[in-house]
Amino acid sequence: MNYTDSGKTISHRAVALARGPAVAEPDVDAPFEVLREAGVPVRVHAVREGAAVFRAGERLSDLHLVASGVHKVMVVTRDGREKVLALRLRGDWLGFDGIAEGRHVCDAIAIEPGEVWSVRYDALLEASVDRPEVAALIHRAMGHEIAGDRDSMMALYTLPADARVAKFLAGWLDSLSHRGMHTDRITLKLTRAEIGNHLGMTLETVSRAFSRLVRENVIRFVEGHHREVHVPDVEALRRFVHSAMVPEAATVH
Amino acid sequence: MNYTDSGKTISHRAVALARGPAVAEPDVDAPFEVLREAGVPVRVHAVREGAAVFRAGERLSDLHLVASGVHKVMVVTRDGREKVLALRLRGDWLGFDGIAEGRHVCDAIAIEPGEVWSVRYDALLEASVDRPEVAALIHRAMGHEIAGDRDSMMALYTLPADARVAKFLAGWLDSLSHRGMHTDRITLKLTRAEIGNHLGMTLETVSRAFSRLVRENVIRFVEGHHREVHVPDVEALRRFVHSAMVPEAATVH
DNA sequence: CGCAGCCTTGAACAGGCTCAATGGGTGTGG
DNA sequence: CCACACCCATTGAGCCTGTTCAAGGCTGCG
Repeated sequence: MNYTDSGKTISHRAVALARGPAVAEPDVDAPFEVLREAGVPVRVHAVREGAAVFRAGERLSDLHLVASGVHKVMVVTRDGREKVLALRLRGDWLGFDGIAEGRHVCDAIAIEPGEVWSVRYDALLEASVDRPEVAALIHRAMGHEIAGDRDSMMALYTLPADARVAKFLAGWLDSLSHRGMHTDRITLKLTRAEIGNHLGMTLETVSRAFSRLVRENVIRFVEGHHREVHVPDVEALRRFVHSAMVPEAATVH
Repeated sequence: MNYTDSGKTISHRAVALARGPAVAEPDVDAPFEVLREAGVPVRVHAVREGAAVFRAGERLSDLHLVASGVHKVMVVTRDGREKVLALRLRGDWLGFDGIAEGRHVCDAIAIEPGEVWSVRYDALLEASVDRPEVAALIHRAMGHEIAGDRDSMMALYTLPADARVAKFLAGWLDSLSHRGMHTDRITLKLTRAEIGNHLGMTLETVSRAFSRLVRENVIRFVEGHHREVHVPDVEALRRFVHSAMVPEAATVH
């Protein structure tokens, strides 16, 4: 294990207190409830910034439910290039990539201090037997990951660079609002290079895209900070994405 | 249902005969065995070319195990553009995309006459309870889809056009050999436009990529047919992909 | 035979990449 | 407190890959 502190099994009452922010849509918290009610043994781990929850090549022993923080899922190729595949927040699972082969194929790294609930995969399978809601939970989470990857993929090589960045922001806003967090001012946890890597473009292009979004009054940066984004009108942002999606279909009657 | 003929539940002994080609690696046939041995009720459907196994928006009732034929999984956007997300062959599952929301988000279309084993999703969940191997089967299949999408995604916006086409071919060859089919001469089931769509490029670029691969003696077309590809040396093909993957890392000592 | 799809090839264009210079913010040490 | 270094971000100029537009060829089918 490569967490900061050794996880120990603690009472579910206690971990229930170790929650994230106050207001959130029910389905974000649902997995926590299900695990608690089903009495599945959970170990809570704090993960410090930059630490790995797991790394490619390690045997899959646990699945991890993100309780707080932001985690990036990435692969690194033999020649050292990295690729950020996804960002995961509270309520998302980490580790499904390892189920097929019994071994992880990605790294999961915290990009801010966070906390995960780790559940032994075999314990989860066992619990699934007499707790259908646990089985359903995992299925839905995996299905979600499959369907989600779909349209992020779709977006990625359909949209031009500017719109791709805009969509990234819009998606981030969705994630936050879905978890009951403020969406007017957001703090990017990633450098331009990392964003670019995630979106399949260079850091310069990301920078230019941001500049363009500012010029078009779709976003604004907080005075002097390149990471503090203010989005006055989420709809405007979304419109920006859509306008780029259908280059001239709009002019066709 | 939008198959050609109405599916009817038949004995497992009978469907066992309705197999695909002769020799195949064990894990391709494994899911069929597991379903049969667990006594999960299966309906076998013939799917004619161009027919849909399911379409986006339909309620998820069944998962479908491909017994034969090639199926494309695609999404179509509101404005009518399509995107081919994946191709599925014998042993692959169709329908996981619908688990999260209970509704399919993709279309699954046969691109050649084929056959699927349809299993009610709830029956599968039920069977999972006292048949852990069924649960494991589904988990592994979903995990596989998650991990697989990962690196197809990775490849897609990392590689230049030529290499992308080469990788597509190599992947296709792998799929075939993995299922015990001949790999020296393959028949593309897709038009240049569809391949391009799948790989995120235009049909002209696909065509040029093929021409280049021919010029470099990595592949050859059967006299007068643009769809019959002869691959004399699979390793050469793979080398072509890798050489493009690491543009100058090879020259760095 | 003639038409319709599909494929190939060429030429001009464009979006994003590379290379390169500049600037601001932060942190460290004098 | 200032100076310097380092990292990150911005911006510009030129290039290159893949797109777009356009013309033609091949195959199969009515």
